[in-house]
Amino acid sequence: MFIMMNKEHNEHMAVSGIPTDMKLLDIHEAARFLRVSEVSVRRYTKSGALRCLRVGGRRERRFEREDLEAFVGANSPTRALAEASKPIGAAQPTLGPADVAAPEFATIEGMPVPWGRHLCQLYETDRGRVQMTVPFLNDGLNAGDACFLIASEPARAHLIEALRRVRGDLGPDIEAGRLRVIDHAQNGSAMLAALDEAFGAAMEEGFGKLRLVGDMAWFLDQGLSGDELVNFETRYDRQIGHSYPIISLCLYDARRFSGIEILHALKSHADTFDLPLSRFLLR
Amino acid sequence: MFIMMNKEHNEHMAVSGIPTDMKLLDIHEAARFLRVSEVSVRRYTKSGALRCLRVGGRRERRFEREDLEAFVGANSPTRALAEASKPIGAAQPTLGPADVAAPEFATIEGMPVPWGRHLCQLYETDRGRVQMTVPFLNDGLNAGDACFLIASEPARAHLIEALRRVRGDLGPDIEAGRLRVIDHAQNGSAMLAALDEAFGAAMEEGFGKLRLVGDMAWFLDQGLSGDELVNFETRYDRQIGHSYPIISLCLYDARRFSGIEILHALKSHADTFDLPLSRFLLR
DNA sequence: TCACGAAGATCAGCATTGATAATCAATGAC
DNA sequence: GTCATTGATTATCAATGCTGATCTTCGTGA
Repeated sequence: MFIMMNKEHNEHMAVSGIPTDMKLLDIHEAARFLRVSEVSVRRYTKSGALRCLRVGGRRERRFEREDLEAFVGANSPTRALAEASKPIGAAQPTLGPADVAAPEFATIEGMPVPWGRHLCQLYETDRGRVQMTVPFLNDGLNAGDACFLIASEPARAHLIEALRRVRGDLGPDIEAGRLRVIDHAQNGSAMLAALDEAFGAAMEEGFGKLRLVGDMAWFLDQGLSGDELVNFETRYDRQIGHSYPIISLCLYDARRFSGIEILHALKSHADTFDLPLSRFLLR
Repeated sequence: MFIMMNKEHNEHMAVSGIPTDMKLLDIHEAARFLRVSEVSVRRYTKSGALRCLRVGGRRERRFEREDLEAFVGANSPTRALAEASKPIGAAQPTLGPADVAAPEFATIEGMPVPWGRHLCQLYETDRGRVQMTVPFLNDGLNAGDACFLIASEPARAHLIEALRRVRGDLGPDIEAGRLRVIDHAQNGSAMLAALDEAFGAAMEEGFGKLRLVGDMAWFLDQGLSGDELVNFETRYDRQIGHSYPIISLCLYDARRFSGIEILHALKSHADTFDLPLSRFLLR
């Protein structure tokens, strides 16, 4: 009683001009916002469906309003990028992110990987670039998944050639829409939109599972900055990577990225840490 | 005086040299920002987990927004290897006396970490350098462990100053041999020998537990190559890091190392992957 | 209709947190 | 200069949130 009064008191008091825009909600307030139990809120964050921050030695959950609103709207994947009017007042009866309902696994080098994961892989030689990705794509093509590939030039030819070598002629796969090479866009936003579009189209064509391999050096080849790359990955992680039945594998050539960029790459692919990370650090 | 010193790296400087965006929050505002009580804010600062400035003869706490934002961590599983550290074999029957003493843990940001681990931590701002290490060393000094520090110059003074700020005068710790600043050697082999010597000496003096914090930029400052660094870390991992009751925390400033070097740093600290890695990727 | 997954409720152990009190010294208003 | 207020420090104690577990209910789809 006293506590609540304490918390809701003076929220809008712009004391001394300090921007109070960063309003964090605790788990109780978040649960009330979503009209679910606190237990469910914990489940959402644990599964990665709902983003949350942590504070203190007890690692209590803190939520930003923006994330809660995004979670409510996460029901319509194809419109994941539309950030127009979102009715936040009346909660929709069935809220449930797509990845919560994906009970199947793909296999990457023997590791079971659930769908809806956004992973990164670091490598430092050309061989490392294809070592994990080619089997991953080959498995997907065999399983009838829609497989997407993004890469700029030396890497693109290298990946395609390596895939062709284990699979033979790729013509049938391409014609059937199982293998799609996506041209990299001019900037991150355009690429996000293109991916959202491509994934939505594949789903409508009846593909139940998607796979993406992206060699992120295309970003550098477009002359884009590291900041823009972080921005792209963060938005992909929040808006797309967990909203489709897709496994996204982002490749980082450690020879081409700086230490800071590698650090940012790791931080924006937290899903990878649920798996044995050492398997994703290739030669 | 604290204030001026701390703002030397701020980009947004007005002509006067005083940063324009320097909005200090008092403890009440900081507590409201984090959605915790003022008592907790005081606890955070006392442990060194949250940086604060002091003003006036009453040493009132003042906070920078950036410090508060850095304190709010990302979501990540909190389970640490309480279970994973157990021997893989079946249930142990009766244990010998040596085994009874074994099951002890240190605590790093709430994570239980067994002794004998060789961990790495990546950071990209000066703030990140001290965020995890200062509480780690402070805990060790409080517990009576022997704490070793290796760093070359800008980092060394920064770490010592940050530790002094939460702990007060370090003279007693140094005189009692609890805190030892080790001069970096000319090359990796000499450093390995020096560390082996220093650890053995501390053990003979009766210290039961050791802690090491090393900012690996000293390697670069010695003009040594990345290959030599890998070699050093690999040998440390094999020969020393697991042979003493020590927790070794190696810091990598992502601003100073290349992508390949960061990749190698990760690969040579596989112990880190047993813990929630995202907690070791700091800002 | 049955099976399945999600949601909700509950239990336990545990460490942190929040509230409160007492003391002390600096601050700010008069 | 006085004097009430504020914040620091230390301490105690109850409440809260986290983790993991089990169990039941509910709605949907096979």
